[in-house]
Amino acid sequence: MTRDLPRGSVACMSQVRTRFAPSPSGFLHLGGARTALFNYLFAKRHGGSFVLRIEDTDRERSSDEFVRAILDGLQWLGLTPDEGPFFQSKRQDVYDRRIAELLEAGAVYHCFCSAEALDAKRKQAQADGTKYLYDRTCRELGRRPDAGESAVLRFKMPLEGETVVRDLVRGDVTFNNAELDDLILVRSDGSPTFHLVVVIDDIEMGITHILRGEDHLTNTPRQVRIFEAFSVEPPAYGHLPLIVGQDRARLSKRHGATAVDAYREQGFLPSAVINYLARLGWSHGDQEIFTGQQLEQLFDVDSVGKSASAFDMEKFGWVNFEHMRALEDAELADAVVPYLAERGETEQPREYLAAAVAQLKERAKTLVELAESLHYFVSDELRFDAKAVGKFLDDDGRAHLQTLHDELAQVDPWTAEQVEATLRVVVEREGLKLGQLAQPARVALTGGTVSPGIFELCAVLGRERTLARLAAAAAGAAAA
RNA sequence: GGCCCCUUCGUCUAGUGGUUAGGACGUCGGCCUCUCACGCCGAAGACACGGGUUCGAGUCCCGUAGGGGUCACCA
Repeated sequence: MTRDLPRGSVACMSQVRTRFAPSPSGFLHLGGARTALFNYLFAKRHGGSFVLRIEDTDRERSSDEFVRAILDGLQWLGLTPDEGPFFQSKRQDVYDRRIAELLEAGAVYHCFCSAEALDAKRKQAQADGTKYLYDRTCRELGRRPDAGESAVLRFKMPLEGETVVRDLVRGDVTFNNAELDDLILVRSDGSPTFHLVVVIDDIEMGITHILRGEDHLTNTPRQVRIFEAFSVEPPAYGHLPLIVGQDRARLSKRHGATAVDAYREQGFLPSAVINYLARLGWSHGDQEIFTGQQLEQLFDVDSVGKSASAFDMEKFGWVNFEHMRALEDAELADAVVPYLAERGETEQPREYLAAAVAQLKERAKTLVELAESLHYFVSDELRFDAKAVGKFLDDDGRAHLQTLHDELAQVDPWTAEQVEATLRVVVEREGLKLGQLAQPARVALTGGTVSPGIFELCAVLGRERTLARLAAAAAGAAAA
């Protein structure tokens, strides 16, 4: 009805421009991050531009703190805008100009109804169980406010007919115009509202495609009409399914962390967050793991699903695991450094840390877990597990450790292979099973019963640490 | 409540009229093994329901149910 330009033929469009337009009234949460991601990917995929716009027209709720949090979050995720951030609070002159246009064209009218009166009508309708729509008492008044009189500007919505939203993910969605009421576009203090600034900025910034949450779907027919009032063809819209919690309710604080920053704290890699978010509502055959670069090449709006998807921490953890082990040891070592510092561990040579990380990376789902499991590699103050000590560092165990210590002291060069050969010799000679020697040694070296293979463990720890810990355990140091 | 959207294993999903309905996470069992992991092998597990259309429906149409979104001088 409103648009009959062919849409969807993305390739023909001269220049794709998408945008992410958060309002700084909260931190960057997963839903917002995914919206930003899809717009980013869509732009990259089509060689276009990704614009960042901060919608801070509501001065009451906006804060610099949230602006910074959103910017930080996007930066951490690597969703760098090609243009922006633009702040709507600094664009009043642009809006004033456009408001004048609307007035000129007779697309809006002054409304003198007080907020209190409207509120009362709304409550009344609610009490009667009927739908509330602004009753348009001022629509035909045709007068301007007198000096000192306050008024808002409302949009003249068509009274009949319908508006069709041609949605990239849902197809055509038809709305009855009688359901749309005359929106307030300019507040009595002269500031523009959401619907107006969105449309003006999307026009001014040349936005061609808008991917946003499904919660905006009912806003779209209204905005489409505003575009029409400006005689501008609206951009193509795609309404993304919402992310919900395990209980199918909208994702909220109840479902754990919401700000993306919380996932950084929990030890998730940004590439894993990107990967997981991309797969929530979008798919590419059977592929689960994607690099950012792959996503930029493969993302397409046709493969975006229609139904809400539930956030699943288990799978998210697995995705993070996959991304962690895809990293080079040295990269992973660098990534875990801040988490070690957080735990008060002392700094280690990068090479040593990389070797230790190589042993542990298939045993941790997050950087936090990795840092935790790194303890016995980076500290000599072992935390002994009493149960393990009791079980393996008994008289027999300690005696075996002393023997092992003495044999290991002869090993040269100090390699996993040499250590293994030595252990096997001792096992053979003493008539033990490997476990009878390896387990006490593991407790002596790590404080517990869980670790990488004993030979590799010794090799990475090095001769000095290994011998010292074995000697200490043999002497009964752990028992205390 | 009005309007709008959605509905394949517990979860993320593949599927575009003909498939033993595939994969992944998770779960369970086994193998590997010096512990824990990783890896490998295997198992259980889904088309919300009811009508059509069709030789044949997860796929198309209608309805029902369930879930969700939205109804501000917020965005």
